Amino acid sequence: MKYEHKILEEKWHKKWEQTGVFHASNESDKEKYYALIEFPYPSGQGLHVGHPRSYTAIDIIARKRRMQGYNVLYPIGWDAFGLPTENFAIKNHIHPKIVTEQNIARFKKQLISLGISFDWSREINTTDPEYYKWTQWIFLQLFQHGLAYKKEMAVNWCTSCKCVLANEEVINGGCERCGSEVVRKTKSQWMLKITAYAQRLIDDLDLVDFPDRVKAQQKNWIGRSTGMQVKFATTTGDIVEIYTTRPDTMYGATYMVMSPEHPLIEAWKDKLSNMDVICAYKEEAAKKSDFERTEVVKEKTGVELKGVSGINPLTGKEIPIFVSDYVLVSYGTGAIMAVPAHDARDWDFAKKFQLPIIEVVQGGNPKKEAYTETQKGIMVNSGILNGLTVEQAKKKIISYLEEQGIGHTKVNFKLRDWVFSRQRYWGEPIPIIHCDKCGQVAVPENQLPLELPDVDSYEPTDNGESPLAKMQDWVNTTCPKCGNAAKRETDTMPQWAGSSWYYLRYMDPHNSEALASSQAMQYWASVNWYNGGMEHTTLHLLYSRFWNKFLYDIGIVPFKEPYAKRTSHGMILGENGEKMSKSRGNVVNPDDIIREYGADTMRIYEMFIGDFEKAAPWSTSSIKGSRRFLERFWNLQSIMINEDSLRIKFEGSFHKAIKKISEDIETLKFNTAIATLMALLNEIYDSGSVTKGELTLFTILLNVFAPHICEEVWERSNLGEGMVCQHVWPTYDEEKCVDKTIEIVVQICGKIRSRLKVAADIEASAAIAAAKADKKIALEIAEEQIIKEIYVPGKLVNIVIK
RNA sequence: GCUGGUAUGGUGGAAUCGGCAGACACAAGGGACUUAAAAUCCCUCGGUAGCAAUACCGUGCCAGUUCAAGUCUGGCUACCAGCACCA
Repeated sequence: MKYEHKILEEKWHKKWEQTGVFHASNESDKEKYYALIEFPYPSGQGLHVGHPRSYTAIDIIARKRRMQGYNVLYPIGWDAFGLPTENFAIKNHIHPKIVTEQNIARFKKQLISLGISFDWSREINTTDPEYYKWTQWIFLQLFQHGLAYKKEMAVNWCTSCKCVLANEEVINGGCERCGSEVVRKTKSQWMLKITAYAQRLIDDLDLVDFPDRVKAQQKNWIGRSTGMQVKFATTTGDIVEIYTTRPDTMYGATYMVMSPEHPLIEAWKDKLSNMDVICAYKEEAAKKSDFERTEVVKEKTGVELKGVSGINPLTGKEIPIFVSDYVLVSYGTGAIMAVPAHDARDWDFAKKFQLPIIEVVQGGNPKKEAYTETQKGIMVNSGILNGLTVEQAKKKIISYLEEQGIGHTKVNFKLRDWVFSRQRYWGEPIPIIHCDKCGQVAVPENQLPLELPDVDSYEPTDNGESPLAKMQDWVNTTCPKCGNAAKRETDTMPQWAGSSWYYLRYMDPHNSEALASSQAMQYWASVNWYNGGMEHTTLHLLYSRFWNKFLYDIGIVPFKEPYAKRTSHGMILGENGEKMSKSRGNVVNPDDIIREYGADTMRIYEMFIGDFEKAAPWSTSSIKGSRRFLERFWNLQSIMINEDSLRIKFEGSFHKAIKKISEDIETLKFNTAIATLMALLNEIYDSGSVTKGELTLFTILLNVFAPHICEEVWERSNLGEGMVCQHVWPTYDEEKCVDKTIEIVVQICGKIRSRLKVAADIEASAAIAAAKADKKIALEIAEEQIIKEIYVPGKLVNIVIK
């Protein structure tokens, strides 16, 4: 009776599919549970060993919940639009649709081979017109509510993908996907007004159970800051509004800086004596990429505006105005007051241009560096603020400036609107028609889905237009409003569109009347547990929270937040501790592992590898330990004795194991849950036999981790009705988890000197007496003066001597 | 620079509230079985000293609190991730 993983795993995949045990029902009396993993992008490389880490973890949760009596929805689908597929299609002259189909077929086979308990009857695909019909429908809702708009603006342009990128997709000045250089380009782009939701995206983090690091990262990205907008007069009689978070330091403002794009500079062109130099500087700045402009290490540059000065509203003094690219036009008012004594950037600039540095908060040495501490330090050289703390000064100056009518408090966010168009083929067409008379007109709902036309060439164009622009038959249409000739929008949506609402479609995937019925959304709302990668924190996770909130506002979705609980798995690294990649040659193919060791071993290994939330290097030798464990479990069948009960000597161990495993699964400590099972198995092995009752209980516990082998053992040894996965999750008896006699440690001054076996419920005085009676202890304390005696119940006695 | 995190044997990692550091594995070494190998089973496995019982040292570094610190406090160092001229 050999453990033949290949045969038995395939057998159970078929059985699960035939019986439909993992299908969720929209009509059930049971309590619902919605478990979700990030649906994969079906890339040409096939499944990565990182995928099963997340899928298996949530599979364990889903399987446990079913056994606990819940109606569980654990769905799967394909996030299939995107550039790699399109690039592959171009290179190999195959339609992206075909490439997608092939990739999905491979992924599906791989996922099935892992034995994840997905409900395959709800499989979705973002590139299916029946799916993207609703992606387009949501876009039209955004458009009709003024949250989708087209704007001429400077965008991030990937030189290799020949396509614009959202701010979230630019990593260190490079493309998130291909790493190529990203440059600035002015283009007319569709934008989504995510900034309208900035505050709520922060506030509603209080409603959800996300890891702190995820919440912190989202808050960071949204970047809320409270400051003041203050009007500075100029010698030309104009007003320059500046934004500052440190109004308390205003007496120390010795100059001002405007960003090169600030409109007042153009307006002043006749008054500026050095306009030629300024124009040259502006041109220079415009040429730079965002990355170059925001590089911190570089030296500050700038030009003084000769002929115009600002006036510090507190001191009344004239101060010079500079133009410099260290001030960004897109944040605040595009102009600042500079307080070199208390701002590192202003300090650098002031040093270079030899501008006065006036200390207004005591405590630092402004001659050497900017002093930015706000907790200690008293105001000086600051008129009405002298002698106050920074905190007090802030309050006082805010009310003063407000009274004077020259300033008001203002909240600013770093978050920018979401650049939503892409100049590529393989994405959802944006359902808008441009009419000379009517402007931008929505494609009527009854014409959705607006399907991607078949094109001969999907090559991105060098002029920055979508390949769709070449399809004259498709582009030329009539205006739905006036009937005149009009042109279709040729840009497509970014990959993030389809994934921004997919969790809703799973609730009711075959609905042709709505994205999902309101009953279905009511029943399944919201996702109970969502696991995914940290890399999506400021992309997919933020975007889908935004769409959900919008759909909630217009009455489509009945809940404010899509995901009640989010967890994040660590990456699986290559054997050398580096990120797995083809170029590093350290990629492990899950197919190879499954072929050699079986899916159950793969699952056990990936759950045992270490802390679920941390990165872990792959180890080919360690995986053998997981296989050995399953072999030993398999071999229990040959030493089984036909007796239904648990033997007394194992009662405690089993009850403790149920408790530990039940708790560990909930807190993502799969590694220690498996360690508990290993220890329990070792204990049983040492006794030389296992009762049927013990094997039954062990199989139920192991089943969520290694389902195939457990079903097989369950069936062969005739352990119970139906399949293990349909069995009830066991409960434990708290009383049986407690040992009757325990070993306690006896310490002298905190150093271990002896061990004692005592009754678990021993009184403190009796424990101490027993400790003192111990031969070794008695000898050591005989001559000594005892200062203190401590008994920690169930743990130790500590005798402190002089 | 800011935010979040991490640091424990040869390796991956355990260790509720401060209470036996190293669970569970991997690797390594030794042994049994075997003609042999693989597989399996048994033993050893943080360091130093010792025949041994045992003693001392040991959780990145330096202090502190405590009967007792991997765990708490203060101060560092290194690394990982995210953000970064956001005023």
